[in-house]
Amino acid sequence: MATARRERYRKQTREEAKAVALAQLAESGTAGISVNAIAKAMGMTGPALYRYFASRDELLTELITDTYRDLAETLAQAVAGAAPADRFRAMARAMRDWAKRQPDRYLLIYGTPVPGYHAPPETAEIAAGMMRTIFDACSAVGGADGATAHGATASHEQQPLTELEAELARHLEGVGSWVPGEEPGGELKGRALRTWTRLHGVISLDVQGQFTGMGFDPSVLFEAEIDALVRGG
Amino acid sequence: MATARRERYRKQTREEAKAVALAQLAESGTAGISVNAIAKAMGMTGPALYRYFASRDELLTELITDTYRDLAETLAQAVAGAAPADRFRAMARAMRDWAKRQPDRYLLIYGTPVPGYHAPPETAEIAAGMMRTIFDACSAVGGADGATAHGATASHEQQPLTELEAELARHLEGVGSWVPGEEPGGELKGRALRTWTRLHGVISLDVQGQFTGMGFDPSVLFEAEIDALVRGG
DNA sequence: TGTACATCAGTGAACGCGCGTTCACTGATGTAC
DNA sequence: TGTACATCAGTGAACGCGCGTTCACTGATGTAC
Repeated sequence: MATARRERYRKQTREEAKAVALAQLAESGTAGISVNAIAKAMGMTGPALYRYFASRDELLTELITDTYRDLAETLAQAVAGAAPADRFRAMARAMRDWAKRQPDRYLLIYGTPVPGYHAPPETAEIAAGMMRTIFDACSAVGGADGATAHGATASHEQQPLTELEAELARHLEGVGSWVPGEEPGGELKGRALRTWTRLHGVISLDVQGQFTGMGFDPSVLFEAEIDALVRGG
Repeated sequence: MATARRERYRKQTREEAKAVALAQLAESGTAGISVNAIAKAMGMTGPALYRYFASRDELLTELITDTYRDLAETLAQAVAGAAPADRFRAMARAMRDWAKRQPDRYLLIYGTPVPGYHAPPETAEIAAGMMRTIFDACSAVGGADGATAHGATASHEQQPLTELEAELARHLEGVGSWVPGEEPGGELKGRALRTWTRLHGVISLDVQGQFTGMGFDPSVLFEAEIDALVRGG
């Protein structure tokens, strides 16, 4: 069927439009993403784009869900491709590398929320999938996943929870589940939460350029934070 | 001199304009801050505002520097008003409280940067002042500032640096100074950096609403992070 | 392989809108004598 | 206290601009017989 070719062109055009939109995002922020400007950059007129996207909002939504999916898959692959003992580090580094490669996309999903924009329910599912990956990475720490064969990782033994970490764990025990399927315990939830917020802390400030002029290498800080998470859990 | 009254009205009008601008920021983001709309909300026409601000950009700049100064002062007061042993906690809590009270202002200075906007040099000075405050808070941890009289803080002893924390400290030793006056050592710089990124990690995700639907109380996480910072340094 | 019809992509004109900013002008408020 | 002048606040019209979106229309590409 020749209709397949038309379909393919359609998909290509949509992808090109989104690529141009990302370039605009990088240059002028979310507010700078303009249907007319995208069309012009693609060599067509504004209204033509309405054959591909129902509205500017739909385009934006797709940009966001695409980005979410991309990051989630990147993390999942990093975890899947590493030996259990290395999973946590692999996940953390994959997150930072991804963010540094495309800072604007990172800020699109983890930066200041677009005013008045409400994420589609699909986003929640992807976010849950990513949480699952973080859980996997956290529970692999210390070779708990059967990687104790390493032996040399003795110096990476996890320390017992502090009083306040235990309190957080108890608190998290009571809240609902963050992922489909079997529910992780409060201790694991706490570790995942700390992981998320600490990695985000370094990554977001870095990506926003807040470290500019301070003269240090953010990756040294990042590695220290990974190490602290591995030890402290 | 009656001219003082005119001056006072002038200042009042400027402040009112900035207040309205902040309301717009909260509602529609940075891009939603509009000279004409501000004027209308104040009961005057657009061009009238040009008697008070040279341009939209100047207004925005003032919004940002005001916010920076406000936060910096809040932290400084929290530190100054607390006993040495409590300084760190006081500073951290003051930061979070301030951010939760005015989330949009927090994101104005620590969120996605306004595209194409370059902060005035003044901002760097204020940021340096805030760094100084963080240094003060960090160096007061463990009662090193002469507060060992407490005694009961024995359980809060700081642990020795881990290998990677020490590496970070060495790395930071070599970079330039972040504050005017006497230069803090690499260890203190490292502690300040970890403090900044970890607090920001929790605060920013919270303020952006990323914890919505997870059903836990962010302040429990925040307290645990404070505790971890106090212990680990 | 050729013809008749349906589907789709893209154009160009037009809509109402709000934006930042300028300009000449009117009144009110201040200052100097 | 009164008058002449300067300073300032605010108005209203106008500028060019780009935005998202609709609509009727033209050609090209596909499908069915």
